[in-house]
Amino acid sequence: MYDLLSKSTLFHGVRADQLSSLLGGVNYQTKKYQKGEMIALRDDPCNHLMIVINGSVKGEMLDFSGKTIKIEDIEAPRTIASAFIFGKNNRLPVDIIANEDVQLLMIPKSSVIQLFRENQAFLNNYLNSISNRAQFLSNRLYFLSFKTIKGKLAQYILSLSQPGESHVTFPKTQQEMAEYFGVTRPSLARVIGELEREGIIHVVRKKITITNREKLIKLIR
Amino acid sequence: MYDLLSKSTLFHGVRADQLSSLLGGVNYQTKKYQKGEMIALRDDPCNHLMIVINGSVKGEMLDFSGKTIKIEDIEAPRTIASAFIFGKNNRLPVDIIANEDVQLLMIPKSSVIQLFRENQAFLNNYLNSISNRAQFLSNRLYFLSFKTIKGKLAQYILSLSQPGESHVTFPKTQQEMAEYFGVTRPSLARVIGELEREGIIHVVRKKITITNREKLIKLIR
DNA sequence: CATAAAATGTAACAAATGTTACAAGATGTC
DNA sequence: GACATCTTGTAACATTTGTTACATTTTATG
Repeated sequence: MYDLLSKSTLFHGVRADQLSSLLGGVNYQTKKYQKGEMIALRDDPCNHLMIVINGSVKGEMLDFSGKTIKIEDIEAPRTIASAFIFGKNNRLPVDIIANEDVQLLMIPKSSVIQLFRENQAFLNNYLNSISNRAQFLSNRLYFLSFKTIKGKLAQYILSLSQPGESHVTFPKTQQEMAEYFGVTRPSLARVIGELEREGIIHVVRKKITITNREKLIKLIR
Repeated sequence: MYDLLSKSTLFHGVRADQLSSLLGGVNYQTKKYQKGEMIALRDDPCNHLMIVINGSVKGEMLDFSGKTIKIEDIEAPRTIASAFIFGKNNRLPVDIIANEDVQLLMIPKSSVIQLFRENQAFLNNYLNSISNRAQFLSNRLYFLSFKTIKGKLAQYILSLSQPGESHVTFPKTQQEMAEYFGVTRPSLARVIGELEREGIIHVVRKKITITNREKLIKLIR
């Protein structure tokens, strides 16, 4: 277990043998859940740090109409909801369900705080983890603030392109890009076609050539 | 200064006299900026914790077309970008500009880490602060995931309403709600009117009565 | 109370996006 | 190479949202 944990984001830089003595000093449990079992409910107070040791879990949300929406998969050795142990409303935003037979390491909040004191790397990793999450979400919101598909596409292409380079390769399929943009696939394809007809880009499957960077930039607002 | 700081989120629970000796042990500077002055540039590495002691600053973003967009105002005694000192890409996502004559407390990252070790409340406050930020952003993204104005409005009204209570009061003007939804004001007004005509809600200015909760719930997806 | 400013209701029209369906091109597998 | 599957291109039409403009109501201010 320690070998695996020392590969996880939170214990990065802590050697397996250090880990054993570190964890020896605090309370923790490992728990097993079977495939499909409910691990935690949305709005449960989140008093434990939960690390997936093996297997994978998913976060699901119930909307008012009762439909479930999968939010994300979390695979070993990742951490569940590290941003929800602290904070004003320390409750899970999602239901957590086992995708398969899974083993979790659960460390109570008080022990997490103790680990912060005892191991600088752990504290640092933890801060990085929440900060990365906030940065990721912040980027995502910024991207979604572009209202039109053209605007999003222009921003997307420009953010992929190196300053002096007019060739860009889409790292996703159109379907994935459409999901990332929050639009439908045919709509995205149409807009790509429009940009091509307007002489702004040249497209061959995933290979893009920017033929008029100024016009592309103007599309952003 | 200490009086003011002990009222700030990050030093909540630390008495002014404690604060003086706490800060005495670490490096920090106070800096003054005049109205309109640029405090930090987007993509500057963020190596200092910055707390607004008096006055206010704004975060602005430059898009590719060079237009500036105001992101938010930060007033004393709040903290600037606490989620950007740590994390993979510890760079500011925005330009920081003084709204008026302003005084900032700047604590280098290494001293922040030292403060974590010396004062449990400060560490706790810091974790709460970045966790709150992540939770706020996460909520915002969830809300924006509702595609239509009707869906957003239904989600918004339902999230405001107490379980057994059919009366709700909008806490914002239509203009503010429209901005929060990311749509234009007339479009929002139109949708409110539609829901009323469909017999789902009854509206008198900011006072809403839910007359058909089931239909409202169905609108969400 | 008078007035200006802000907020709201509404309509006609334009623009953007979604929906659905189908064809054709790529890609992997046996 | 033949086949199934994934991916892309495209079109017609429906729906949603934005734009602009104006009238009306509410709220704030002197």
